[in-house]
Amino acid sequence: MARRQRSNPLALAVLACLVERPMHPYEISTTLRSRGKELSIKLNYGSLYSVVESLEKQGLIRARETTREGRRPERTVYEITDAGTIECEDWLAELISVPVREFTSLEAALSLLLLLEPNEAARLLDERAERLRIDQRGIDAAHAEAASMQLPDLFLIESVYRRTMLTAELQFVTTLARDIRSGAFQGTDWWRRIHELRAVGIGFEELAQDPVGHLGEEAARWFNQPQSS
Amino acid sequence: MARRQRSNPLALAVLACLVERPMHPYEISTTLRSRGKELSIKLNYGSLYSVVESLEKQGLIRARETTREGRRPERTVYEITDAGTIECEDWLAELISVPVREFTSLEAALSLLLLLEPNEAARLLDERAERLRIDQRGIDAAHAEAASMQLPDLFLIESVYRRTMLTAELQFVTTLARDIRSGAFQGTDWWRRIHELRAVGIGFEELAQDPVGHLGEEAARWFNQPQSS
DNA sequence: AAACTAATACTCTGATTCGAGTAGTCGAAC
DNA sequence: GTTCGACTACTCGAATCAGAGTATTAGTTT
Repeated sequence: MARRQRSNPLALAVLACLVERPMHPYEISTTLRSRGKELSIKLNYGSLYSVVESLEKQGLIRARETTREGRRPERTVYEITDAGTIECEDWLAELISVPVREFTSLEAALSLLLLLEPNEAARLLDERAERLRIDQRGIDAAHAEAASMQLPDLFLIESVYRRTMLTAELQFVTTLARDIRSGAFQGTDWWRRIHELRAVGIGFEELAQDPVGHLGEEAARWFNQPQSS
Repeated sequence: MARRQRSNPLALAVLACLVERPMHPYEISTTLRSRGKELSIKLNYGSLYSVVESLEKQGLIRARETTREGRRPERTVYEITDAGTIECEDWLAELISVPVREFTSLEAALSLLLLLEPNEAARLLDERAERLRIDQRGIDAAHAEAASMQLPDLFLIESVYRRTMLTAELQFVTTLARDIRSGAFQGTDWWRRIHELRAVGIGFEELAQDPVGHLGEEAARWFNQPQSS
């Protein structure tokens, strides 16, 4: 059998549902939704049906029966196979135990930060911070409600995780904005200088070709310097 | 013109390169690589060429010339348009200022943690922690090297961000593992009980149908309880 | 009782993404 | 002198994804 490629976590969620009992795809989607899983696992119909099809092809689930009520569309009920049960636990264990490198959009943006003028960058970071605080409050409100219902921690764990990461990002973003403005961020001087020159019509190209002339001795070392993770 | 959908950050990186000077796609890829951007922005050839094509269709870049040396494949050199320059700054500003919800695989896994036996879960979390520590040390080594070359902070900022998030995740993961084992994690008792019952052949299905009988009064409230973000 | 709304249960199509594959060039080593 | 691997510069197809669209029915309003 072709090796699973374990890309879309939605497939894992499907297996997890079918471990409980056989269901048809639409029922899987409503189940996931009612349990709030769609907040942690991206769920959309297009993917759901193709993921189910692919799981069946791999022998991890099998169609059990096809029913239809009246003239509604057919519903195919799927059940998990033994291979599927194993795959489910195995996959989950892997997701927990080995971190995968995820490319976030903020990281991408930060790596191109040079393109923005420093004060502008600081302003945008403040904006982000404000939005992050709003998200944080949203989670806190949800947690307060959950606490009042005495839900066990296990049901909130993914949300606690999100809250942790949100807080760390907020901390990073506010510190960065502050340091850019205060100059504590090392090299802000020539970053600012680059944008002053650009405002007078000197482009990146010229800067890269003659960093010494425009930015001074040190700058030469930085251009096209290979960077590290 | 059709509204940009700003999905793949690689397109932004392409624009950012072309702001500097006209290049052909392969040159863009080597430039990004030599500057270490491919550590923050996923880069693969297939995507690069389709992204370039799409940017051209949208009028954000234009083909300047097509050259060929000997019998090598053609190289098409692209340059950025005015619309492209604007889009580049605008997009970057958006990425910085508005956080987007990203679905991480750990979050997905945590939302299904119930499926693993608690001690097993704790063990897997420890494994992850160890791997995260290794990643952390890798970043630290890279930073030490960068410091010895006196690279300005701006060139390391995305890596500092990664390090921040890594640390937060590590903190979360170790705490969680500890709390599961100590029982500080509220509800570990019935989580453990569920798996004891399963080991004796009582499946999730039966539990969900008669939570009171198997797990006691309180458990009834939790099943199929809608959850919050 | 007709119309409207919400929910059920998919289906389809176009776009995107991935990564392996290809085909030529160059320099160095054997 | 040729073989080898590394680099250059893409191309292609298969898989995946997204999300709008469709068709039916149950319930609710007017």
